[in-house]
Amino acid sequence: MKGPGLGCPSVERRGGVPYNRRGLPRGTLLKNIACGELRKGHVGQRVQLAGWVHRRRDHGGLIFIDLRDSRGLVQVVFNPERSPEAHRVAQQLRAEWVAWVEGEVAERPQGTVNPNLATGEVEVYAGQAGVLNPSKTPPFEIGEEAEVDEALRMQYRFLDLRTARMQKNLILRHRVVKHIRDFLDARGFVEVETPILIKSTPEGARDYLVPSRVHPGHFYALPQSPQQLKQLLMVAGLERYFQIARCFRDEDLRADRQPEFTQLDLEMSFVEEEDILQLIEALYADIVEKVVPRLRFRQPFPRLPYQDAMARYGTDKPDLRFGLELADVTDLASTSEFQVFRAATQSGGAVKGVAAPGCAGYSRRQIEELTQFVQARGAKGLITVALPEGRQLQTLTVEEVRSPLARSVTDEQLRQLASRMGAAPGDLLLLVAGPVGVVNLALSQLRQEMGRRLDLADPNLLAFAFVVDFPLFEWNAEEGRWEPMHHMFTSARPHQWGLLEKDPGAVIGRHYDLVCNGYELAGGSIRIHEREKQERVMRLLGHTQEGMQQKFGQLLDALEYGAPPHGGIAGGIDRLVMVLSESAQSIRDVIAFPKTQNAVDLLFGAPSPVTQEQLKELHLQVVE
RNA sequence: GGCCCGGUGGUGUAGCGGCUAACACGCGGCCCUGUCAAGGCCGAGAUCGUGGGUUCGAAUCCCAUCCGGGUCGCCA
Repeated sequence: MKGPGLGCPSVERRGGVPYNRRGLPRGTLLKNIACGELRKGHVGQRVQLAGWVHRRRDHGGLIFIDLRDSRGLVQVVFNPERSPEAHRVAQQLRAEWVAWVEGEVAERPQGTVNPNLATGEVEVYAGQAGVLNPSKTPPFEIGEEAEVDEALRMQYRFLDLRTARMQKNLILRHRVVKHIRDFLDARGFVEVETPILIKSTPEGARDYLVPSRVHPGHFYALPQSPQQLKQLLMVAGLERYFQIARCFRDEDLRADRQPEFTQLDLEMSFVEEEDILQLIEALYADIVEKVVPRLRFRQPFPRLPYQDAMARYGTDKPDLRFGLELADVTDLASTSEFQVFRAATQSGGAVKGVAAPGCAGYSRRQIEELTQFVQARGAKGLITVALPEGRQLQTLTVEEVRSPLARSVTDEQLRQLASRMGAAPGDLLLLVAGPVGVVNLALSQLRQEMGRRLDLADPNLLAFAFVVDFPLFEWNAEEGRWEPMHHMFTSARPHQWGLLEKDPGAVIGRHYDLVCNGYELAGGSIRIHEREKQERVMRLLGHTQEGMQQKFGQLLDALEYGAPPHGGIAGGIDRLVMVLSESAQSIRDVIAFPKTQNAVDLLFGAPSPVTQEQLKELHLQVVE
């Protein structure tokens, strides 16, 4: 990312167009070095700078201007005695005006060096200067400090993106993507573009639809991912494909979900799980080492079976930077007198908990906060047990703990509970009882919350892990049918095909996820490459022969023409860059022009109504 | 669709039944030759998201609604 000439003047040509405006001699380049690149080595050189006025400090006589460009900023000194004309220009300059300066790079006088600036050892004595374009007073300061309302930032995204924070994020994103391309190119992968206008397949997420002008009543869909296309490329014999692909899903937004997002889409032929996992581990490790060396991670990436992840963390994308593992105490709870426990266990639910280290002193108010936290996630309540400090747990009695359980359990049950939860004296046990799904959801997020409160997650650590051995199907109780856990193209383990119709819930899929710090960064699988097996899966999911041919004929037919065994993975670029960024709070911070939670683009005002003519041409009518 | 948080000069906040609506930054003017979030003095700028209601009186209480954010559902 170093410019063409760090250490010597770099020349930025403006397409060779002679620029002649407000005093600049015709044929002269507008700038011949970046503001942010000036160093001691440039002292004595005459330079031409152009950029934005970051700040102006007017001493009446001397005027200091911090001139900023994409590489950083440098202090320019305007001295009314040395160059009265330039000084007169500087008097007009205001924040965010665009200006050019011609002057000499000088070492700063003793005692005026600014160690906080990369260019802080030098300054530029302005000889000539001019205004390239004035600016209205911006709606918020580019110099940051205060956090600006995000809606305002979005409305003026072109100003928001001027901040060093956002430019860093965009540059980081560029570095990551460039690195991915180089890495995969070096390993024989071919980047292939796939269409944005494809066929709607109402599986998984809701499609964005595009009406056809030529075919009344017919619609294209924007791809939720290039899944089928990349499988067809495998049938086509590409063997190693990737794409930095834009994907679209018309579902509700989150901090880590936008309606359009970017995936590293990748597929290989003649591979098994291990080939993909090793490639991905090498790729992600390489990205972090080369692009963000400040961050640490452990290798090899641990493999975590899905069942273990759910049992120990209550989620399939745990933050592994800290422990605080969940303990299942359903069996202990079922023997207690405590009504909440009895009710939960007798109705087939679970009781699980986490021991919060050193939190026995939590106030009533703090416990109430945590209770509301789990209630907001569907739990009925939170049962706490405060274990006294400096007391052997093996001889603990119920009189010594602060807990709603105290009256309903025996000393022995209490000791077993503490021991099972790996608790230490001074810990606060946090327990949730109820249906397994609710318990896991509430506790996985409570665990994350406690990690945050206790500052357990090292911000400089990336805890990568592969989650493996996912069930192939999930039972949808509401709809009364099986659904694919990932998608219907995922293959079952070779020896489990016999189970498919007999016991679908027991079939383990050849699916894997890459998780990191509580985010799912990538997910993929070994695919089904035989028509017969693909049809069996589709049938199980409730598709008729005609239905599957109509929706998936293109893939099914292709599988009959020598489809090689293949598999791949898709990784979220937005999430990856967010995790790698020092400042990003959401993926909106690593997307140049993101949308709001209502899927609105506040800068352009999209979506918007269109004219009657446009609608008519598309054979559309708006009904309320 | 549900729940939670927020909306007060340009920006960020304070005010939570009675105020000429406060402070900082920014903005404008004047002074100022070594600052770097420059400094000093002066000044302009808000009918408190919108609409109803309660009250003698509403930024403040109630209801509705819009917008932004978080989250559950949804979505991998």
